[in-house]
Amino acid sequence: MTPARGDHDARRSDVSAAVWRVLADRGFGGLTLRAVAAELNASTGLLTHYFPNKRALLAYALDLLDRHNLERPRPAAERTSSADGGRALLRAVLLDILPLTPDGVAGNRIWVGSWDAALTDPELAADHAARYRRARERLTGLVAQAREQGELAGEASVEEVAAGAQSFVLGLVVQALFAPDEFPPERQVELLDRYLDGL
Amino acid sequence: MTPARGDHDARRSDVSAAVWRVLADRGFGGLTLRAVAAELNASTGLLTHYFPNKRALLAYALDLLDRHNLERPRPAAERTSSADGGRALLRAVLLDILPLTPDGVAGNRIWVGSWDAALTDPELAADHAARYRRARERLTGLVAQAREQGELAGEASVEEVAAGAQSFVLGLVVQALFAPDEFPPERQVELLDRYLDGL
DNA sequence: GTACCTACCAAACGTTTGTTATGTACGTCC
DNA sequence: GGACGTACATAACAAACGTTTGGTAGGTAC
Repeated sequence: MTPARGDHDARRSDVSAAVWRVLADRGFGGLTLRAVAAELNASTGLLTHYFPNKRALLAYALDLLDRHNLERPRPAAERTSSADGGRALLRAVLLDILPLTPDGVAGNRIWVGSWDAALTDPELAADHAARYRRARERLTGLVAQAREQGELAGEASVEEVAAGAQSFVLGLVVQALFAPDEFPPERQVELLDRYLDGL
Repeated sequence: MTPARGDHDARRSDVSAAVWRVLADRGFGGLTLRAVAAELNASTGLLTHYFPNKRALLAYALDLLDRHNLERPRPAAERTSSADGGRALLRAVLLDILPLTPDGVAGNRIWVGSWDAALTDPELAADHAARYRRARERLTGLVAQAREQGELAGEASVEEVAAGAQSFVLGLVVQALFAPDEFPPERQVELLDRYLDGL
């Protein structure tokens, strides 16, 4: 649990995991150093040892969350074999964004919550804009692949299709977070599939 | 500018307009009573005269913003004459949600910013959920009308189409706020039209 | 004129917050 | 063993915040 002494990065990761838990539970308005320290059964002195200030602590935690999202095992995508085409990959990646699992809910809660701070802080805003641009580029590649394989029709450019798909899932995230009973996982999946059918 | 003495409601509206300006400029993390009072060239005593506490001040301002959105002149919808069908009305209402004008940007900035607080506060969350449910119901009615008039095809239920459309525009709002240069108004409109063509 | 109400102002209060300063304990190296 | 660095804890500090308190001014009714 507690990293070996001297394992600086592991300690920073532990702090970030505590930040995520506080964010998912209390939102950005509830993110205080004391709350994060309490989550670790530690004092704020621990936090200030590893991060120069609150802003750096938050930026690192968001960056790490993003990297974890990008690098972690992909339940949806893993069920997509390499024999499947671009459309199935596209579907899997979009499914992976949705809050279909408790972890998915928590992660999305943090990202949606981050938008208020990000829309005010130019650095955070730039990070977010870059993050979503990269996501659109990934989707664009998958759309292009599906197009080549004859799995997606349409006249719109692959960039427009990707931007539209990202819009759809981001908005569905928001709706599902606010109305989980009305947007259970099965309905989210069905809405996405209907959307893909319209492409 | 300053309402007649005794015009209690007008004064509360003035306060709310100041709250909106602070929210649009500084986000929810920057919403302090001192900031709102400064926006009015007044003291916080004025605010506490009209609202029992900060929470009531915010709730009222969000409610009033919603009501203003619902009641204000509709540039997009007004260009839709009654001879137009449900599809045109649906399009107009969806266009009206998008941040296509400076006011639209400001309003959406406030709503997107409100999500962090709302996802933590059960009362705010319930307000938001009800608000978005009502919006889906309105969209559902328009989809049904367009269906009857043969303007929209498809096999999905009108509720699913409405939920999908709301997802699309909410997500497009987020993307446009974070990347206004990549999502200028014309592109937003085009993306929406492409989306409607896929229904 | 007096009493009461409304509309604010200014200051104080109590609490919370991020940050800084100081200290102890432990491990490593010479 | 001493010096140094790392890893925290604790306490204090300064600032900010929402709320409360006490006050003045103006308007209205009797």
